[in-house]
Amino acid sequence: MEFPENEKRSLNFIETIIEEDLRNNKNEGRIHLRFPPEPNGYLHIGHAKSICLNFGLAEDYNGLCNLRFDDTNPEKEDIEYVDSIKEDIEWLGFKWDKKPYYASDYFEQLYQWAEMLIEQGKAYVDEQPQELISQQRGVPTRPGTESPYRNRPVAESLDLFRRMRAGDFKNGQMILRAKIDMSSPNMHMRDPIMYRILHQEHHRTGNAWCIYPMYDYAHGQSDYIEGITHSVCTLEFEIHRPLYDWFLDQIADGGYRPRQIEFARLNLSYTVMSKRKLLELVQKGIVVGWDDPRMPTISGLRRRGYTPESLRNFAERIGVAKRDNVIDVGLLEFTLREHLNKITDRVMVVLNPVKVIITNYPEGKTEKMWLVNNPENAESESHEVPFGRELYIEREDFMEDPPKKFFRLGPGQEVRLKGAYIIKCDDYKKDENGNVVEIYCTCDLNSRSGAEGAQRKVKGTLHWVSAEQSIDAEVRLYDRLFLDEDPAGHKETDFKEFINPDSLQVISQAKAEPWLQRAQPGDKFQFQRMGYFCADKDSKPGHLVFNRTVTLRDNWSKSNS
RNA sequence: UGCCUGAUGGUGUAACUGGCAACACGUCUGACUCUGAAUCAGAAGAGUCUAGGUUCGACCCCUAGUCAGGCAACCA
Repeated sequence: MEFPENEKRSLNFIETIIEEDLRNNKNEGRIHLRFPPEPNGYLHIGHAKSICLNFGLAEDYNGLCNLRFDDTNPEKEDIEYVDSIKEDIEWLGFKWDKKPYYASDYFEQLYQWAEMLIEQGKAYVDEQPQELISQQRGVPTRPGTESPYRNRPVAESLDLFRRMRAGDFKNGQMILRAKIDMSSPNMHMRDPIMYRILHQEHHRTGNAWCIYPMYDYAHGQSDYIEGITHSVCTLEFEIHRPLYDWFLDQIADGGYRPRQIEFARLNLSYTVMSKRKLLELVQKGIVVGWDDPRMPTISGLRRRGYTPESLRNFAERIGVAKRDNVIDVGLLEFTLREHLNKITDRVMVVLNPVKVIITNYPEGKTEKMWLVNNPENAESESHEVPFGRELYIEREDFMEDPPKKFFRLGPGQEVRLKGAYIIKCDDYKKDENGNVVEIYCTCDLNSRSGAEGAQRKVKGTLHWVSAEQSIDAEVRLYDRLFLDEDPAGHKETDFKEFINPDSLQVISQAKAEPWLQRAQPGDKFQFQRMGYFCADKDSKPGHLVFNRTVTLRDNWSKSNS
């Protein structure tokens, strides 16, 4: 362990199990986990929790973690998802052991074990229609009834099973079932299905197979093949555990044995997490794709401007337990800001510009101001920001008739321009519609940043940009996608009813300082006083596009509302 | 009416397996500030689902309840 002995750190329940196994030298002291996504969709932040857990445990205990694709259902799976999943895991900063593994690599072994079970009288081919089988399964409170094919001769089942593989039957005509207990109080033990016929091309095995193993049969055996010691999954598989163990009992030799451990999945307030709902948002065009910056997918968060560090830190802070939980999105935003604050360069961008004219500043004159890139970083360099007679400031930083605690610009009020001069508002001009179009100020020429005259206390500091030398940028202001804390939690109301109509606001002509011209897609900045922003992949030379990742904390507007 | 699991401030996670409930986010003060950010200092907020029991002592052990989630796909 990386923690010094005197520094007591509390363990979560999985770490407790692992440390106990280590003490008992279980599985010869090996620690081997796995992350087993089904390649049928994009990974979301809930998966990120699981990824951080599994790979993180492997790192902490000097073990290994496999990436294994649970690709046993070719009807839903695709190579596109395989690629995106690998990309997301690598982006999060984790390395899987050796190559990615696939359950489909074990199809032959799984098949052989299935034949073995048939020969031992522990599995049989059933040829009843689906409806009948599910009917016979019974209900949780009442035992099921046995299939008439349950005790057919071994040789018959074996022959049928081989013909299933050979393609002699249509989809649904035959299935292979484990012979366990039709009266078990656990529905999963009532002769669960091991194999079904699927005449369907598989993205990796092509047309080599027309029968595919079910999850319950494939998963534990795959764990066994790979030498997994701790098979961590979410709570809904808890009831599958007896079956996981039953299948293992058939092949384990008594020495090594993997163990399934379940934990509570992540729920986030103001967010939907189910693949089905996320897919619906994409298909109905409510968002622009799986990587829409409003999506809780890893690709969406990445495009939004989240950093892997912030996500890993988030996963660390939420902990792991077995009770249902709902994490406040605010915590996610906290870990995001925490990291972005440390790493981003500060720039000035005026989102909603209004012109300021400094009447006592010479026409045509330009000065170069220097602003520190990141005051949080002692080694940070500075960059140049042009200043001139005509500037833009944020429209909301001026009020014709400001309230007492308005530390910004208003008639007669003084304000500091970040990194430049202190100015005072003398007058302003409105258009025929009553909108302020120009603000006239005088500037204290002795107050240039760094000079003696700059030492005065001034209540407010504004960001600004040169009217002449600023560049245009498109800025996409994202807000949470849902207005309700638990959009999927209302039985009577569809989750889409809670969609925030203002989750995206596009500003086509924000005014940015020229230094930002160099921004490349993915680059992150703090727009001074406005929030953290990230250059979008739509950004091109000459047409900058920025996504608002998250606003700055804002106690002022909070206390004013 | 069955089976599995869970229950600790607003939220999440702890409490060395029995020694008078801690940490983080959030909230509220105040300081500082050329970002109403960050930073710093401080405060409020639970007596651990309920009722019994064991014990000098219970969040922790026992009993009985209550409430919540999950389980009846040829999905994973």
